[in-house]
Amino acid sequence: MTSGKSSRDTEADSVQPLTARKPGHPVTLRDVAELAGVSSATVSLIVNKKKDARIGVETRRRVREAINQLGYRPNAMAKNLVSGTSRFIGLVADGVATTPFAGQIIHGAQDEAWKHGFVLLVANTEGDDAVEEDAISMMLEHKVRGILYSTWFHRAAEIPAALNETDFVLVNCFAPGTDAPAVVPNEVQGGRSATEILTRKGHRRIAFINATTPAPARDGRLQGYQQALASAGIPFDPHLVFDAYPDQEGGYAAADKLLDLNVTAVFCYNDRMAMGLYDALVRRGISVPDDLAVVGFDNQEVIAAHLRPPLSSVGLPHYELGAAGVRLLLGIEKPEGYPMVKIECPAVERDSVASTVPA
Amino acid sequence: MTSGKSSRDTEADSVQPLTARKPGHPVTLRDVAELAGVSSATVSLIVNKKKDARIGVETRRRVREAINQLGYRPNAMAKNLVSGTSRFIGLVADGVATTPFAGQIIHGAQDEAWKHGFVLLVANTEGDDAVEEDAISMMLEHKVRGILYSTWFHRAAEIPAALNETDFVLVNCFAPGTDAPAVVPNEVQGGRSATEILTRKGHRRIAFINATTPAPARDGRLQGYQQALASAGIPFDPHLVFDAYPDQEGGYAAADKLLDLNVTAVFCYNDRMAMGLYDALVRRGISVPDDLAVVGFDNQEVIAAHLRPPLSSVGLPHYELGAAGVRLLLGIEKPEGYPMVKIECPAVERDSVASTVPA
DNA sequence: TTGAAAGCGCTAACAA
DNA sequence: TTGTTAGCGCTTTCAA
Repeated sequence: MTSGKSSRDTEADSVQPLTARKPGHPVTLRDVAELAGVSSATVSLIVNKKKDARIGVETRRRVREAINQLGYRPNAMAKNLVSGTSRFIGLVADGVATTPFAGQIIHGAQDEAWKHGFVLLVANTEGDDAVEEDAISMMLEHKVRGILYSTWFHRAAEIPAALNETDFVLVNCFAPGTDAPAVVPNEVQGGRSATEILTRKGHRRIAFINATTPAPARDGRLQGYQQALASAGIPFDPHLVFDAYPDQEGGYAAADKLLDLNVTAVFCYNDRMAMGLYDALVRRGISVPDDLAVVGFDNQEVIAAHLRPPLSSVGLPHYELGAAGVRLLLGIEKPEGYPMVKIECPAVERDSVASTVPA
Repeated sequence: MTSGKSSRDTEADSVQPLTARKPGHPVTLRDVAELAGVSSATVSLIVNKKKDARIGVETRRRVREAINQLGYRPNAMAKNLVSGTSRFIGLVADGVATTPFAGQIIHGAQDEAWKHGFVLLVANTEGDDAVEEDAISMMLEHKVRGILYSTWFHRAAEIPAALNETDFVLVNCFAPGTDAPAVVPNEVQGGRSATEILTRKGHRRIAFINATTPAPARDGRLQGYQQALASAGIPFDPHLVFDAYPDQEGGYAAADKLLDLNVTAVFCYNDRMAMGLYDALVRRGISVPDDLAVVGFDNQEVIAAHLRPPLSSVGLPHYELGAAGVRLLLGIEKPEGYPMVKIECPAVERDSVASTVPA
């Protein structure tokens, strides 16, 4: 009735404030032990809820009380020192510079780590090798459980030497010619899913505006596009594929070339391109999806969900990338494809594709 | 020469690889000392580059060599345990859910912390109070130097009790009725700057589409709008201000109401609204900026920089918020307004405002 | 059921 | 110029 781990006063009128431990000396296990009149070992057992240790109910009560009165907090450093390991996972990122959504990698990693009792130590290298080395050193010195090495766009990467001193997983990147575990988006499936949104509705002349910039995404999505056509029995026509710079301006500028192709649908390399294309179409009085169906990529919420009409797209699974990275690192799962794990890019259908094919 | 606790052979032909310390026992200060034939204290002095300590040049050389051979890394836990403090700064965020750019708070905090030799411990609470409490506990147990408590949009917040056990700074939020240090965007100045982009070009009939959602941003930007009008000698006309839901749909729907107002310019509560408005204008054959000048807010790169024409906007200083939060926490600066520090929202002019006023 | 004591890897007096 | 020693706060045998 009296105690419990409750976070309120335990008895009497004025007890120690549980908060405000800021000033003075930090409360240690020994302080608690003294107050409770037991040894510090006993307190340790109680704090850590050791199942086997049989502690007298009265002792336990007194210790609990002392803990509350003193506002005791275990010192994680001391614990870690003893155990030789920490509950840290390091995440080094090469910069969140351009793309807003890559922060979701951090988010996913953090959530998953937390779920398993780990905390994220984050470092942003902004692509600077020296910073990167320092960051990894620092993590190593903190005896992290392992390191997630992530990039803001899907690409090949070199593994910094120091990474080999601990467990690590590459996230959103991969190291060709090595067997380093890596988690990357499944670009091929993504390209296929995007195209299938269109083939499923009966489209047969489907253009693909690819990026001018070389990247796994560029190759993968094209491959996926071809796969989708193939399985729909549509012959691949290279004339329907052309490149543009992967942003709004690129999409806008691509409109003329696209319209010459006489297609009923188009798959754009990304949402930004699609956004530019929309704009060009509106100015020409061409209606989406009635005159032309459009599918994007990235599923960038702020764009795709709010264009008029809302844009069908395929998402990059950044959150999942981070989360899966942590699971790989902790050895919780060894998914198909290990050490090269591909995460599905989910398709999201919106009104930019009608249920019927334009005439 | 023969033994050593090292986990590899010590002599023989093959020298120690400097990397790959993964397996076996970690190398300690003592291992280095033994190999170098000195005491661990000496090694400590050398590792920490103590200026005063005079170490023999030959000793120093031997120790250096031993360090390299063994691939020694100091154990941060042990260091921290001795010193009683860590080089951690905690950052608890209430979720990066909707807004992509709020991740910049983490980014800014991380960079600034790093600059001063600190590392960020991040936790995402997703608005869950229990998680929040756990997160703060965990940080306290790691003896963080202090905690940054941040929200993904500018708002009033309640201070979790446990925060009082350490130094803390509120970031992007504030606690009314307390003197808790807080760093927030200067919404009033932001609204003023946005409006001034227009008044400077000679616009005198300027509409303001505010948000329907109550928030410091809503009140502050309106106030800034009024200030800008006042200093341009333009009487405030309440008819020129109305509300809309702060997204693309809201902006799109606001077009008709706006056009009835017979204004030459409009300041939108945010870029998403402006994006929707653009769309509505294009469909009516109204040209930006020739028929109507438009200014947004948030300076959301992916939108503002790539609309057609590119949108003038005012940025939310998320990165700076995080960085300034760290500086406040570490006591590096005590800016004007402390404990309530307002960070400037920078105006970015683009082509959505012409150099001359529409007829 | 509880206590005593050793030690995790490092730093900081104080000696030598 | 360098070594010895005593902890930092905690966990963990091993005794009692």
